[in-house]
Amino acid sequence: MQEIELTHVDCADCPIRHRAVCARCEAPELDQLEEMKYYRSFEAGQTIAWTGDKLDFVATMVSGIATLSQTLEDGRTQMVGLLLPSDFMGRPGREVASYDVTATTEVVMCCFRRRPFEELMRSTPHIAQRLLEMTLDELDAAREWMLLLGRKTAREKIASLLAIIARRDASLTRGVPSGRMEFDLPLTREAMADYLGLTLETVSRQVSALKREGVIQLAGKRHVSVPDFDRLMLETGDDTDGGMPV
Amino acid sequence: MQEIELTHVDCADCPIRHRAVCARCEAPELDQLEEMKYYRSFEAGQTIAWTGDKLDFVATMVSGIATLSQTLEDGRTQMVGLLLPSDFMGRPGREVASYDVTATTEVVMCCFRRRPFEELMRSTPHIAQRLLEMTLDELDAAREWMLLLGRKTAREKIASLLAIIARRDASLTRGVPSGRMEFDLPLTREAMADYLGLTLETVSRQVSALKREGVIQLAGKRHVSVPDFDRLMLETGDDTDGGMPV
DNA sequence: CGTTCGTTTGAAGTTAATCAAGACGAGTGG
DNA sequence: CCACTCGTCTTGATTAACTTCAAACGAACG
Repeated sequence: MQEIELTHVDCADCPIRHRAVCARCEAPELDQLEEMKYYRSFEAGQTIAWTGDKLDFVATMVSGIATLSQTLEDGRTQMVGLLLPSDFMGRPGREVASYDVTATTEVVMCCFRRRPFEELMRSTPHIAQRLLEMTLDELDAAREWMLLLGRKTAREKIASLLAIIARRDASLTRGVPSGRMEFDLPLTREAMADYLGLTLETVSRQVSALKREGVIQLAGKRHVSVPDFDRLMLETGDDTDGGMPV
Repeated sequence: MQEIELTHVDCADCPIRHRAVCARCEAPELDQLEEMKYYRSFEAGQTIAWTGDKLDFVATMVSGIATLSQTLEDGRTQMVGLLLPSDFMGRPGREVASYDVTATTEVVMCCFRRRPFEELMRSTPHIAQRLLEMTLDELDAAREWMLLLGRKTAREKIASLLAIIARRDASLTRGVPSGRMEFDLPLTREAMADYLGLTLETVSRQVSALKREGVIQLAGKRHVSVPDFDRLMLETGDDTDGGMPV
């Protein structure tokens, strides 16, 4: 696993500090974290961990996108999680990776040595409380995703994925999602298929169909613009009354 | 909502005390919990909460089975969680139900008034730590389920569900799952379909197929016996090397 | 200029959904 | 005891959705 060694960044200057697992930590706790942390980076396409690997660290995503996925005996794979900046990877109390973790883009992670981190979690409640919040949010996202996998049509799945990416993009820059929106797809067609429980051909066909009907426009294969976000939302099959569980 | 009023049970005598959210609580914390708790029971088929309902309590399942489910505009529904004895319902910090919660069998819950419970969580780390563990386990289960929903065939889905129920049943009574096993299905065909992202007709057909081929035997519609658990496992599509993530 | 990777598109094949009867079992009431 | 009903489940025929297999396109790269 070739990696680039990174210079140390002060927690105080960290871009995702207020959203990560360390969000509620004060100066003395941050000092402890500083001591057990180190940065690692991974190239696009590189595997960060295989299921069953022993991991001697847990980590926070600093930049880039990574995926969690599971595979059946015969190679069918399903993505089960998406790691975005500020997301947490690894499980305190478990030494072994439960999923394949893969860098989709170039990724930088802030890693904490497992033992000291677990010790810190026991001694300071802030971290466990924050991690609980983040885990509950992930569980909600996983359940939304289960509805998509179990009950949505291919077209609805694609529309839902586009809406999710558009919404996340908007929350980082502009404000409320509405009207015209533009963004880049951070995933290949195959990765989209693994996310949605489809084949890559079906993904391609449905994207083409949405384009043909004017729900979206494409510039190149990856840049999407949505002329009318509400129109896209209609295609997702979700409740219209905007009842996202926060 | 008609309910039966229940007599108070001491935490010390509680059958699921060592597995629930209060598992790590000591005497003084249990005393605080005693003060904010009350029991409620629900009949089979009764709705415990609708999505969007304001809930002034969180709760631990004492006995029975309940389901969490989500519904699309046009009525397609997907089960997203199963509440078994000792499982926790509700989210600290959220006033509103995110899912429809339905009693499948008769259900008894140990409810905690929301405000005092949240206060207790802030003041004592044991509860948050235990809830974090339980939530991480649920997240693992949800991701296993996503693999099932996204990538398994109807036959594999049915086999997987039967294996899950058989395994849970064994863990409550006997030891390691193997050889001959028997259990009752706690779900109707329709509930199984909502769990697996199938129609009830497909569920019925695949159950019949597994019976026809001798993988399972049926006594009545609900009582299943599995002559050879390993044979059933082969039908699930999962890795054979028994790598369940704990 | 040829190769590779990601993608699109077409034709054929398969799975599971849908539509439609009917069977079974457990009450209920005459 | 029997006829009736209701909910649940099974089975069959047909259809729709998605996958599979196959070919080819185009941009990026050496």
